[in-house]
Amino acid sequence: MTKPDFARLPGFRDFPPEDFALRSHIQESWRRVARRYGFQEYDGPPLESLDLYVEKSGEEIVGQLYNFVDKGDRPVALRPEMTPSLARILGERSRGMSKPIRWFSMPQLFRYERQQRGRLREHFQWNVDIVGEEDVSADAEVLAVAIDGLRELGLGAADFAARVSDRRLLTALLSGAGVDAARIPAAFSVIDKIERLPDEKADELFRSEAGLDDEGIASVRSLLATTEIAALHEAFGDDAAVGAELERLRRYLDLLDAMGLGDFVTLDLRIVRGLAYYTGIVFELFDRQGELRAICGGGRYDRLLELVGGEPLPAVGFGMGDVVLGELLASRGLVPAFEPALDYFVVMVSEGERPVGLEVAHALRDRGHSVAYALRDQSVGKQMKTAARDGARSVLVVGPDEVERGALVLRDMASGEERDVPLAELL
RNA sequence: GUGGGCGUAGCUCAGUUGGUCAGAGCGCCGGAUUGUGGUUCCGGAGGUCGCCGGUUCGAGCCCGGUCGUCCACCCCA
Repeated sequence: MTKPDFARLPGFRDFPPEDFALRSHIQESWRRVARRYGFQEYDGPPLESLDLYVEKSGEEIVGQLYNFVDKGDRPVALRPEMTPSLARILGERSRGMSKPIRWFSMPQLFRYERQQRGRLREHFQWNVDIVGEEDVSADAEVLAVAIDGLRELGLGAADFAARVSDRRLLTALLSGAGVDAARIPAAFSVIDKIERLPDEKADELFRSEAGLDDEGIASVRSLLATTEIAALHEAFGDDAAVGAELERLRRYLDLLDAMGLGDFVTLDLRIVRGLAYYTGIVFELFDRQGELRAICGGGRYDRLLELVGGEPLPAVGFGMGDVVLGELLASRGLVPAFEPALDYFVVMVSEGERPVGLEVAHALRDRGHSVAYALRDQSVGKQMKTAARDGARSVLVVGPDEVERGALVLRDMASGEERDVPLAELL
């Protein structure tokens, strides 16, 4: 076994080529889709000031941060999410930028947690944000990017769906059900956990944390079970505040329908998202079979930029991690096979031909072809074996005979056919 | 942070009630084939059986601890 001293840190991954291939497949798909929607790529430092996370996400997150004090006595942390960095970066420069700002990034994020399936101490996360637009069309645009990111990888409406909700709507509904304004956050917290709690336990929390009576609990439970805007309208639309929020959410869903993405979206008021900074529409993407953790989560965070000291700007975005997504792709057979590939492998019959072989190899490389050859004197059979193993599409053989007649033998590895190619054509 | 299942070659695993138990397949390297591949055959390298300690005449096998890993809880980007 490996010496413990040199073992990989728990929760961190190595990416040998066969694993790097999947990471690259995912990231290239993300990048294509983001650009298709007109987003520009950015990045920030992996290490940030600890305060950036404490002040914005709350003290409780510190327990899960990879943080330490650096040699300059600064409390620092490896970034656990990208949004605070984005807010900081835009805080410094958004005033001079035209809005809305459409930015995306694929940072490696870190969190000090016990690892288990779908959850490591680092992962790559696709972050897509629109800053400076408060209209729901921005919310719809962002969710469309997330959905298309998964479609780009071969996943369809049978594989995953978005569950969407709106904190403003939920706030209005909860107020209508008798929850005090001060206890709304506590009620959100209970709702966030409701799928993992037994009914009695949840009811108890609704009473103790949110101050609901039996009637209020029944009312909240009924609205959480509702998945149609129309039904909510019928049941709670008399409340003017609720009505206005419903109208906005209806428009959001209509916009996604217009894009042809309606099959991917379901209303689910149980989605509130854990982070404190969300202010409006929130959503999560789940696999339909419910075997995995959420693939993606996001929503509107209209106050964050000013909280970090920037220009007050509305914003909406999401984060999608590569770990759970990789598992979903694997379970659906959507991980592309890893196959090495080379355009050419140059076989040198003896050391005497190495100079010519190198000249040809380099000329081909200059023209953009991938070319490899044996790095030491080996039998032709051995070199052919290596060429086949490395996925060479063609082999160029150069030996004394070829040098003599000024032409190399070009072998097509798939068909086995061989023909002469004049040396002059290769250089 | 809590509880539980696992931990034997690079990989997947076999190892009977503790006494040739350190093995197989695949992979890797070399050869058969000193100018031609993916097959086949032959050979080789590679493991202090995660680590430390204990019980025993003797432990891969039993016990304790520890580390790693997986699962559940907690928490959630």
